[in-house]
Amino acid sequence: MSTKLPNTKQTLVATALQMFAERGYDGVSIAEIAGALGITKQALLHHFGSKEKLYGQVLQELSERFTTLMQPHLAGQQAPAEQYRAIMRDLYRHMQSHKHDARLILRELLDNKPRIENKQKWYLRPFLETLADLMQQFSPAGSLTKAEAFARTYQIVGAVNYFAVSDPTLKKMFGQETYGDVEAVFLAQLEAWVAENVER
Amino acid sequence: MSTKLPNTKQTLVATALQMFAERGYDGVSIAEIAGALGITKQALLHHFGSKEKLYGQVLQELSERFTTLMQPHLAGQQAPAEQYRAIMRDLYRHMQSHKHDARLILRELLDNKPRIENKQKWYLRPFLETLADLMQQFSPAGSLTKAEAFARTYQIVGAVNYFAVSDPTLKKMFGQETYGDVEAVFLAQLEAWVAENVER
DNA sequence: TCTCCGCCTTACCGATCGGTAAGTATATGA
DNA sequence: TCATATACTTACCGATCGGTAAGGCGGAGA
Repeated sequence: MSTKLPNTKQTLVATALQMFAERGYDGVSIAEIAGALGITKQALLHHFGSKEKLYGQVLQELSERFTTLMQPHLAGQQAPAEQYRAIMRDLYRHMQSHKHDARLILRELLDNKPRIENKQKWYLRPFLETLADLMQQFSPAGSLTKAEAFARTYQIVGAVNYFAVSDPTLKKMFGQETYGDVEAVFLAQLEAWVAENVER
Repeated sequence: MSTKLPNTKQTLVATALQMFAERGYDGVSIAEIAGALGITKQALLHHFGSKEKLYGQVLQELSERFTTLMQPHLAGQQAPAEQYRAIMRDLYRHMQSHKHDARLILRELLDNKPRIENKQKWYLRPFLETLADLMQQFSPAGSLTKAEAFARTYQIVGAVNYFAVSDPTLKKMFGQETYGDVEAVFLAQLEAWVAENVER
């Protein structure tokens, strides 16, 4: 039946993700999240056990989004360089249309002190390592250590996130014109960056 | 007299800055800040009136640090291109030795929604605009609009901050070696970026 | 028909939040 | 000598925090 809105677990997590991204873990109460979902705080706690666990699910969801984003390109028959380029293009588009994801990533970079100890569980690690492996494949044999490939990828992904998050500040502070210029400069730089590693 | 530690207003603000940078505005209570300073919450409130006003003082302090950082270079007799290069070098060194400043800047980028309306008061605006003006001066006449110069500067400064903030995550996640590689890649990119605008 | 289970409710809990009120100790200046 | 201002103190406040306890309720299976 479910004549009312489904409110699947997926919906709950997605809404929580947006709110955590917008105002941070400590800036949002579980009562507010529940309110936005039209349920009570206790109903939300019933599903997830605690605020920490809900946040864990949110990070899990975030991680899966990037795995999903990569998947079709990795499964395809393109050359590694083309796969890398296509994934970066998709990542840029994703971050532009899902700016909450970029915000949450930067927040985690700032707030992950308590979670950072579980080295294996860092939600972005598989994504970044897959990309770094790709880069190593298409770079001239032996010219890049894995760490160097990781470093370059890390920097590019960081720039994409940083730019996506800057949007409201730039727009409100300087108007659409300056934002357009920053976007142009950023896109040129992004292309140059990828090209620099891909074409040689 | 003052046999005990001075605890000047400057000290109070500097300590608050570090704590806000570390855990965010909502993540720190004024009682905790006061505790770290060895005074009571009410004594802290006595000096600043409210948590919001204390945070305002922190942003003010942050802004002044960058004005101070620029000042000697702007007052000197170097060519604009050299001034720009020197300020960026100083900025990098400052962010590496005051990572709390970088953290707070990125936090503000995420959390400034409530404060963003006061366009004139954005704490980083004077710093970025001065740098953008410098860049326009040394670029070939008419080749860069003010907005374009601002965009490039904004991106470089953002990368410096992003890198400074990444430090604990990279070190704990991948060890000193990968961090060293990221640092090398980042520094090369930073130099290339500045050179790209300065030498032509 | 009875029982159980997932889902949600109301009613609470102690702790902590930012902030106020009122009084005290000390130093300063008239 | 007295008034004033600064720098605190203790004692509170109502609101909200995350979380617990216990029970209602509808549907599915035995």
